[in-house]
Amino acid sequence: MRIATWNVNSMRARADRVSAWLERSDVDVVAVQETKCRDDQFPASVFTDLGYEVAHHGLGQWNGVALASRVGLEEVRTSFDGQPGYGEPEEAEARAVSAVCGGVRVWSLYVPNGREVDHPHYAYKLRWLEALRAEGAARLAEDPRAQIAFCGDFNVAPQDDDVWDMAAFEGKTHVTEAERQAFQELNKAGFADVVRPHAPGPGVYTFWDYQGLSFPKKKGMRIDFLLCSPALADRVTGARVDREERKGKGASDHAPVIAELD
DNA sequence: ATGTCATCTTTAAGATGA
Repeated sequence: MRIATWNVNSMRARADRVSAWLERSDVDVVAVQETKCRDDQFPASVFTDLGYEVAHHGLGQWNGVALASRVGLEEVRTSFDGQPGYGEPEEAEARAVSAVCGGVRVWSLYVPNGREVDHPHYAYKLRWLEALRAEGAARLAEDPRAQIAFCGDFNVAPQDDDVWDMAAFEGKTHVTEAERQAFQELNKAGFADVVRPHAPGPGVYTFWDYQGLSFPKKKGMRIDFLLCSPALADRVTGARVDREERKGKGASDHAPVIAELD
């Protein structure tokens, strides 16, 4: 089974590229983030025309997540237990969708960006990551051999090698101790980054800002992950970042990340 | 040296978020 995660930065603007990528990538399951549309605007045919079932959760112009599978898509959920909301009053956002695909509970997750460390969005981000850890821990407490994949844009660079220059991130989000701690707590709960062992850094990134020619200058960040429960991580035989997809006109600012399972 | 993109809206160029 081949499983991928990709922040497409607008499904409507990226429809043709997503379709072309699916055709050449031969993935069985893909978790998509930042679809940036409501359910009624979502171009489901991009997936269904190629034989995938697809679930989308979008509430407006921001966020939006989808999950496409050609190995089954059952028991769809559009949030996890205790998933925090945002704003005043607090409202749920479209940042999670999941289903059981080929016996694996796969999540497509778009972790809040955090904006600035003194912004309420940053505290929201930390709450969100902690709630995700609790969800994962609860499922593994029920069944330690559960096959669960937390796939998505985590908006955290867990190690210094995951950004092109730590000095450029002084005082910025994505690299703070609290964010890295929250990510590490997910790891400690049993959810391992299954890509890093097959694509070690430095210099392996999944995101390059559109601004300032970041991609040609190799100024990227590794912030997109496939975090797998122990029983699922055991099945991984290979993984890679498809940085080719970041090239050319009309690319998303994120590259797809792909893992191979037996 | 600088350098983006997508979406929405007062439907033009600006504001916003990333």
